[in-house]
Amino acid sequence: MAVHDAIDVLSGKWKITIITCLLFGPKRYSEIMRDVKGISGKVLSRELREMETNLLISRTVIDTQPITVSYALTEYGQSVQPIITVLSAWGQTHREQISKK
Amino acid sequence: MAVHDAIDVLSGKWKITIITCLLFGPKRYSEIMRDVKGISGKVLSRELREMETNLLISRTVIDTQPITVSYALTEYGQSVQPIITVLSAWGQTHREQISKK
DNA sequence: CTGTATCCTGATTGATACTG
DNA sequence: CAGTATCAATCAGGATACAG
Repeated sequence: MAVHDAIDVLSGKWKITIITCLLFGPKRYSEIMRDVKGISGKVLSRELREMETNLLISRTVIDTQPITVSYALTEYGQSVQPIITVLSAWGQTHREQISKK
Repeated sequence: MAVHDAIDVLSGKWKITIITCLLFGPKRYSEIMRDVKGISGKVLSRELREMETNLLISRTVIDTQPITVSYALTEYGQSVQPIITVLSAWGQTHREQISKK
């Protein structure tokens, strides 16, 4: 089922957050680290590599001293924005629903 | 962030599949067990209880001999259908994207 | 039929220290 | 700055047996 392709690619505790963070433009490793609160370096680099493999983001080494690396959403990566929007809207409803109890 | 409320409620390996399965109408425990291939009894009952707590499904005991239990999506539970649709559409695109490599 | 209890295993995560 | 290596801890999930 196609749903699971999406879930596999987007699941994990951080991918959606990382994508959301990159929606505002390219960021460097340390910037993402700062914005995505609570993630460890190891996990961040693994998530980034997976997302690069899945063509969601691009990785560009900028040859300064010391080097910096820029991560950006690909056009394809930007296509998950609707998903985030829908999830966000639904999550909002969920909060209301639960608070009725 | 609201996105995470949605993710928390819908995450886990099976919830989306269970919801999809219930989209076609109420089902009994053993029917869900049969339709959702690969799930264990323990995990199924835990997922169902969580979803009941989150008001996604309702649980009705039918007092036959032996007893049966009917699970149905609440109106609220049905509201996740758009999410499934979006995920499914995106998952389809994803498959195409990956196969280009 | 509809579950619960127990035990087990592999995957995920995180803290810390370290490298180029 | 941008990672990787290592180790320890946690946890989700599964098999099986059993109970109401």
